Amino acid sequence: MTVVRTPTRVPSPRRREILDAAATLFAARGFHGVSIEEIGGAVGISGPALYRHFTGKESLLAEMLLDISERLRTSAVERATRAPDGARALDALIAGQIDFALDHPALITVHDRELGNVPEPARRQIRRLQRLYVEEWVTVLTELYPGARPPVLRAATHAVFGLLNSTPHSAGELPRDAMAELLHGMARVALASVVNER
Amino acid sequence: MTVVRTPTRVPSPRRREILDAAATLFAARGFHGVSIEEIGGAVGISGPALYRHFTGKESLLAEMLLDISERLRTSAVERATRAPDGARALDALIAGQIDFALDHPALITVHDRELGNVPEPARRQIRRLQRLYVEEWVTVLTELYPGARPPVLRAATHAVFGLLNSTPHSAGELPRDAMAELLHGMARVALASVVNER
DNA sequence: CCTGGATGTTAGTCATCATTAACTGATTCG
DNA sequence: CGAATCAGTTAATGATGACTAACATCCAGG
Repeated sequence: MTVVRTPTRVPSPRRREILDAAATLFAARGFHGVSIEEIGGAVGISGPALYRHFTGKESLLAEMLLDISERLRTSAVERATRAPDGARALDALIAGQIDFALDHPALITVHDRELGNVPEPARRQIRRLQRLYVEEWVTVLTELYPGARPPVLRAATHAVFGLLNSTPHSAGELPRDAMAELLHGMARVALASVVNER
Repeated sequence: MTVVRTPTRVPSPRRREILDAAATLFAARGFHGVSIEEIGGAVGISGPALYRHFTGKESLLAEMLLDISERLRTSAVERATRAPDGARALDALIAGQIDFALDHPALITVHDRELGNVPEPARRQIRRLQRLYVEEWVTVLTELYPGARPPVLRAATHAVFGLLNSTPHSAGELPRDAMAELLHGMARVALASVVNER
């Protein structure tokens, strides 16, 4: 009945504001732990006014995850194709993920926590984008390490995501640049090590 | 008024059963996304019967996280002290974390998702155990790489936890043993790389 | 001017849910 | 035997929360 439409391509500033506030709240207490009233309150309007911008709480979450997945993937494609060689492409992917994780910790947190709460039509689409993002990494890695088998590279990629996305857990241990460098080095050698795996 | 008591040292099989079922549910939809009724249903009893075993939903969660944190930490201490040298100690810590993550994906998921929903008296205690667990790693790493500064080692440890705990996200990509080996290798070289960090 | 859309507001409504109450059947053990 | 404790049950209760309705304001453009 309800036609599945790709999210409005005119992201009004209000929508963004709401999505940002909701992300912070969801990251702290989870989707079901946050009320519509609270989300509204976080942007100065109250409760049901949100329904002027989103058709419901779930669709708000869906749009949030969809947006994150799209940003990650398109940024990855751009960076990878711009790079002059495989090694540089990998570095660009790593740097992109690190920047995103450090700049938007709440989005990263929600992104890998709340997929289970997205209703079905949108969930499939988000998964598709996530898969494409992983495959972007696998493609670059395959060029760089032709010996490694794709399932191994996929598993290693997921592991590196876990490593890079860990920053919300170790907030403030190190200044941002030092943290970025540290993570970049760890990710690079961790990926290089899979070459030696059978 | 309610005296904070360390969790009953006689873990009745019923309690464990309930905690296990609840962990699976919490991992899938989050603490607030699961009802008492559902948790009861998952173990064949219905709803309010849970109050014969736990004083409330939150205390159930608290006990769950407390138990996980304790198991991780005591296992780490045991393994580290048993090891003949620093390198072996680190390998033992890595292997322990991998085994736990692969054997209990739901517990791992809940452990780093739901701390924000634990009420205050217990939350502090859980954090304390988590801190001790991290410090166990930092101690071993310091012995192994005397040059590195503790904040860097702490950040690197958190990153490696993210790497090792990523398995719930990449379920079934690889057979268990291959996955364990892959993660172990990645973690080892990632940690070794911090030596070169300023 | 005045009409209509965009954006809010407050006051319901209806479900769901955590928790409590009151009651029942076993099993233990004195 | 009998009393108590254990582990359940079903039926309230009281909050909370998502969503809807009805109503207000503020422009923009004809």
